[in-house]
Amino acid sequence: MNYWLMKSEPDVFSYDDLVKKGVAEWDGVRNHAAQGHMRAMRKGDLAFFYHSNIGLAAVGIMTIVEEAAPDSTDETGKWIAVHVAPHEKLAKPVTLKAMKGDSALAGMVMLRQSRLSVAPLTQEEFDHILAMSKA
DNA sequence: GCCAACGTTGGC
DNA sequence: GCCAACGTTGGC
Repeated sequence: MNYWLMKSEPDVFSYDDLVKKGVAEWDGVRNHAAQGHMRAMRKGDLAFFYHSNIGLAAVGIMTIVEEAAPDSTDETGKWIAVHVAPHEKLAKPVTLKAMKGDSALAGMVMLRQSRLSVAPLTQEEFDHILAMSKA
């Protein structure tokens, strides 16, 4: 089981939109590093849904329901996407500010590389953020 | 609205 | 193959 963090601008696609939709293709990722992470995703992996630009917080958890397949929004055939479904809404959003201020998360890939839209988390980081959402 | 970080493109 | 120019992302 692997853990991830995936970013979306909530005015384009929010966690609530995903809840309404049920299952969604996580498309439009056009960055090789992020693509590599999506290729490594396995069915059942868990990922935080992070709202970028507006909100700046992890707001929910989703589960990978379909592994890498051609991105339906891509006409070149070069890019892949995964399918995700909502798993659990966080009791309290965990803000970027809170994550940055927590020494337990100092090594987080997303904090070190803010532009990366799909980033891996260690199990410890995942558990820690989940605990923060319940505190 | 600005800026830093980073990826991509194109000239050489 | 290098590097300057430019575009995009995302935080502030």
